[in-house]
Amino acid sequence: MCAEPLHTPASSRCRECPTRTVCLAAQVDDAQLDELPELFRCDEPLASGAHLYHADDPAVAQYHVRSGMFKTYVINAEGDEYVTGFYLPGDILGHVHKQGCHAESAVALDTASVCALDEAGMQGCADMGLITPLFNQLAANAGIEARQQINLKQTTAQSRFAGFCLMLGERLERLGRSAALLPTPMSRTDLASYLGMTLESLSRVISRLHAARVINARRDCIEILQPDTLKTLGLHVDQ
Amino acid sequence: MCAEPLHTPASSRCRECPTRTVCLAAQVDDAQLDELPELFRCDEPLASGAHLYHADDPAVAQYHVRSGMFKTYVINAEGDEYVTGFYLPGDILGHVHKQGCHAESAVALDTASVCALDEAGMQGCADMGLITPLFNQLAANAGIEARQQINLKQTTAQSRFAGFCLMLGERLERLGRSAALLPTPMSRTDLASYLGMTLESLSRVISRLHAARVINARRDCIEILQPDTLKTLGLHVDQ
DNA sequence: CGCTCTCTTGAGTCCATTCAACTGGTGTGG
DNA sequence: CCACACCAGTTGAATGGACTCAAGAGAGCG
Repeated sequence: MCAEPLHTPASSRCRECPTRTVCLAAQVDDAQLDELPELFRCDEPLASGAHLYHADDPAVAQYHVRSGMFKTYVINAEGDEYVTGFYLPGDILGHVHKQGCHAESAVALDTASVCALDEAGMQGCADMGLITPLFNQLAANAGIEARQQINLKQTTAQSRFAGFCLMLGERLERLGRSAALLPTPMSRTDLASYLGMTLESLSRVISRLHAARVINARRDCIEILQPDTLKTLGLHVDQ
Repeated sequence: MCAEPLHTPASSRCRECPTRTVCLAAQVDDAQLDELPELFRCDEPLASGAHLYHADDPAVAQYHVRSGMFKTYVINAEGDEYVTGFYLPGDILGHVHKQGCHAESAVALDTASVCALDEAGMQGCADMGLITPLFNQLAANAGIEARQQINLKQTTAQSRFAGFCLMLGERLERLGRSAALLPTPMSRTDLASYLGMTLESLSRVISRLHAARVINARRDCIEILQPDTLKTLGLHVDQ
């Protein structure tokens, strides 16, 4: 289970790309669909563990995830790592920067690929009248982060984990996948950092919910057995 | 103390606006400065407590704060209110939405005004070659939210509060104000919600730091007396 | 003066953290 | 093939901090 990847690394032709239903292409006229690849640089897939960019690198583009999963993280002066996001196909990476440099690092959690939109590409989008679709994509992206911010305010570790499962499920559903079968290519340490808890707390929560048959947890996959129970534990923020 | 407002509600002429150093105008050629007001709708100031928009309202524009302070919040199905952000001059509001509707509500915390950028205005920006400056503004905005997300992961209430003070101070400094004199027009309840703690916990933290002479707290103003002490308590995330 | 609202302070409970030990899987080298 | 180290993750016990419920203080206003 959980074997199928998050879309196959597709060709550079939008029409053949399984991610077209959730990325900018979904908001574009059919006639314009063939012009999109001219605006984006469709990079080769990255191997698991490969960095898309590092913090403090000059931000030359924003990256629209085409396949796979990424995580973003920052490391502060004390050396603590904070995982700030997990990104699925259709999500946008590299949209947070400061003084022209990336504020965080982005790394592939499995084989993953992006479409890069640089300054010229953005201007090209604007010239094609795609400025609103582009902002809509960013707005949807910001919505994910806003919900995560609220989820982090939940007091119990169990509630934050339940909220994570539900939100990831919704995002997967939008990709045409099951909301009950969550791929978790990130380590427990990463997930705990993302959820603002210790590795031990996360492990305890997962063990408890597994024992109660609410979820079925494996190393790189979490199966939701009782979504309704999870909903009573987790946060409700619409959409 | 803390009497001076966050910029005076300025005229619609960018040259005369005190916020021009931190908003889109800061990234624009001098020659283009006079054209900006044609792209933005410069609304009249809102009174304290007035809503700029409500959640689920159609999102017809993004709003660049010209003066004053706003808060954004969401209310979930259970009726719990979550304060998601405080916005100062130069910050952007309304950039988070879903299916064409605002995901949160925005309300003025004092007399406050915005410049509204609708779809036509965005296209106008694009036609003037201002698409990169516009994205840069959004990227800086996203940076504030990213840092807040990390701040929320700090385990102790005191650390989160210290991080809040330091970050707000930095933002004020960029506005040409003192980093040590924080206007807090929001209620303690709002601030506690923003920081992911209860009203009582916030009150205790403030009392403790006040008693230790680290800060001087009043109802609508917090004075930082020992910034170095605060830095040892709070989070360090560069920029 | 008394009302209301916001904020503060107090006491007890619960939960996440910390530190520590242990398990299980993977890979390496003898 | 086995022994071993190593890493990720799990489980246990004790501490401490935030939450809850409750009462009290202070300010603003009619």
